[in-house]
Amino acid sequence: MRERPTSPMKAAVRRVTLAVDVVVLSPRAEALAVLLVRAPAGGRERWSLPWDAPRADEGLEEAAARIAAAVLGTAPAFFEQVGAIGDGKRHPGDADVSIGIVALMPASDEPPAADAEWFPLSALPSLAPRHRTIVERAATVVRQRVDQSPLAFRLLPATFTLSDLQGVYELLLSRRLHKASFRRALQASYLVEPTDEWRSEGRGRPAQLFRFAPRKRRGARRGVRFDLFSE
Amino acid sequence: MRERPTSPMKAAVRRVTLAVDVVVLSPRAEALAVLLVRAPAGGRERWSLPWDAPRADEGLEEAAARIAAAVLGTAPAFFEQVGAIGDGKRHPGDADVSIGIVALMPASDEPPAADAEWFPLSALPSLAPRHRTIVERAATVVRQRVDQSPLAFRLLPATFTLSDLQGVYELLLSRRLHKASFRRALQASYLVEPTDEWRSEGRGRPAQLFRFAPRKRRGARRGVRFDLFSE
DNA sequence: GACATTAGTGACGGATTGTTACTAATTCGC
DNA sequence: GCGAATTAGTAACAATCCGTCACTAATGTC
Repeated sequence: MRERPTSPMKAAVRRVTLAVDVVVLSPRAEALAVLLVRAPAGGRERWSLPWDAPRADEGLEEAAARIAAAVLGTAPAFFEQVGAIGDGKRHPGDADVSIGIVALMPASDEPPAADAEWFPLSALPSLAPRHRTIVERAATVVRQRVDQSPLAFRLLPATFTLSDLQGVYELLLSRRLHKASFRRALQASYLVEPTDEWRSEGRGRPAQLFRFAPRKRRGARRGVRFDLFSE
Repeated sequence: MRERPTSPMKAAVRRVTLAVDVVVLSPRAEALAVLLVRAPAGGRERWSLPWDAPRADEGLEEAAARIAAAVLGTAPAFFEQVGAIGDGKRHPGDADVSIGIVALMPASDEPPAADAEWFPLSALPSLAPRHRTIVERAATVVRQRVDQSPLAFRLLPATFTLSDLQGVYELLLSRRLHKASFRRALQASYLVEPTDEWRSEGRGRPAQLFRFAPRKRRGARRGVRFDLFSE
């Protein structure tokens, strides 16, 4: 019989340097874009994610909100952790451990701070390895959760057309969706309600504006779906 | 026009104490159970999650494997982060920030270390507030991902009956499933393959043993499902 | 050998969903 | 003014999916 360990919890504290690295995502010119800041001269890369160490009496999401607000002027409304990284990957501030946090916000015409810029996810500049990993994880997390929580609505303003909404889903899922199916599923979900406003977008028929207003669903629990596995 | 900030990244390092807190889950007597260790006398609680500070050249999952192995003798095969907590909640070692990591393992007859014990999730003893939060998050994460990744198979031995598998899903989802539907969906997913062994469990007809052997699926992508939102 | 118990499958009917094809309301070009 | 182009929105058909019921199969118990 194998030896069983005894008294295993001799836990010791160790002080490490910690960073909160923020991935702000927003639709920008028909693509999902991430907010980067110009890195100080002397570093190996010219751009980095906004980041900072959390302050003493501040939660991690709180720190992320502060960090994002420093670049954007206002904080995004939605934050979610995408994972902690503590392996050897290089971080711009040489933090031992990074907490990656993704923030979602609607497209905006407001420009970010002078030394910040939006980059499409598909055309990122060179980033520190840890930042590249965090961006990839953020994109993966958002894409995986998009049909388990109303993430997509965080990328839209308070009112939007159904075509806008479908466009965001197509961005997130990287594939085209069928209009009729999309709307039928949306209808059945009681997630949105129409406003009495319409938007004319130049050519074509004006579209009705909707708002996100989820009603309680009847608990029609479905069976197990084995076909949703990611890999 | 609002003032735009300039040069926002004046990031400063700060040293904090960090803990990796591990939630080992395993089916145990018809319920999902978590592994707890007896806390040293003098603390406010008598039990805690296994935890430690990560070592210098060790990734976070690696630390979790080491911590779990110290209690179990061998490390579970599957680990996944469930989130970092850095707010004021009390931690047994007073760590500033905790990384919560969930580990899954099959039911085992091997007893854990002398000062460790399995507790059903529904009957936990008093835990430090941060540990209680981490256990709740772990359970939530596992239950939410169960139909996006083959988590359930991590709670079973290498070969298992389809009734075993259905039982694990029922544990994770906290509801009964219909046998015929479950098997039809499983069949269509090409996730398991039959072995030529059968297991007789006392009464009733013997059951064929299967193993987890996912084949690549034809990419029949479905539309958006709005009815899977968690809350 | 009747019965209880667990495993496994076939098949019906209703619900869901992919698709096509249509109608509606606007701008643009002439 | 008026048709073409463009975008919004819907109806309806067909195929598939899925919940359910009903059955057969193989074992142990009495």
